Amino acid sequence: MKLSTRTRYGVRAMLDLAENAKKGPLQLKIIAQRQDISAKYLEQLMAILKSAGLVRSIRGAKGGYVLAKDPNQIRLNQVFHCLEGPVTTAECVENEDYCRRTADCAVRHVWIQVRQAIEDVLQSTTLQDLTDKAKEQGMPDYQI
Amino acid sequence: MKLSTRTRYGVRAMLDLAENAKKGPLQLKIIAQRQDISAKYLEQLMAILKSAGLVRSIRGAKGGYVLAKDPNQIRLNQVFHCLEGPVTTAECVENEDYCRRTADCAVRHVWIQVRQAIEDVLQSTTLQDLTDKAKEQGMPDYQI
DNA sequence: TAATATACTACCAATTTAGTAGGAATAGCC
DNA sequence: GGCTATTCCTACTAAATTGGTAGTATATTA
Repeated sequence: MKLSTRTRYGVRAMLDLAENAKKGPLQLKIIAQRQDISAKYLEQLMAILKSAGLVRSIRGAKGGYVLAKDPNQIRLNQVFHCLEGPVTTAECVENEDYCRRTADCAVRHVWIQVRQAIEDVLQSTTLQDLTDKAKEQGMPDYQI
Repeated sequence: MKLSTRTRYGVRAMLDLAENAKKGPLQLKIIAQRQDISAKYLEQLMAILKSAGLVRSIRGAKGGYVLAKDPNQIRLNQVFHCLEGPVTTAECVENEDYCRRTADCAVRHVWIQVRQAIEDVLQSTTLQDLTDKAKEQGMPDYQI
């Protein structure tokens, strides 16, 4: 059970944007450099984040990306879901009809618990929480 | 973020063994049939479970598999780990040296929380818990 | 119009997943 | 001993996923 780089890179990019939320559009190239992510790959991730309504883009010279909402309005589960997809511990968790046993399957119940535990953590954390924490620990902006 | 069939099949096989813990060796073919798993594939999974010390095998006619320990001594995290591998939400969670920021990285902290949440659920559930639950709900043995 | 950005489409190599295939070794039973 | 049932072992493979790269089109500013 592993997180994809999509999600990890995406969260870091979002956090970089959150740090710079008040400084106007931030260019992809800058984020890519600071976060050690291939610019071309990050481009794809930004497209996903954009279509999920989490960032807005400004094209052309002096363009870049900005968060679509306040950092305290963006929860990690949103970022996670659009990049990583749903937390599907098992097919039967998403789809009740997948198996005839779903109604009272003991194993399914565990997978549901696992999913819920993950969601709880992600849902309870906003980008703001993370930038606050970073500041508190005196990290320079680029070290997110 | 998805569970592999390895893990899902493996847990079901283990639970089937737990249900039949007192009836002597259970043959792979029977488990495969009852659980709708390719026998040849399950064979590989049982090899993993065996080398992890979770099941024992008896070769030859009338052979089969039995749990290596009491159902209440086998926790799901053990089964999970040997089949799914460690819960590596991010490389830096396992390996402190992976990134220069690990010491106080806010993102890393979230991934650690996620991992812990998963482990807590799995660690708190034994095979016995699951078979009890199944019985409580009056499921026939084969419907695990 | 030149420079700077994002947007879009297509492609690709490596890895992982979820199996299949075939036979060797072992044990019980007649 | 010989037959049968069963696990054990090794190798192969098709499909999907991952983590990119490449090239071009489009928009914006100066």
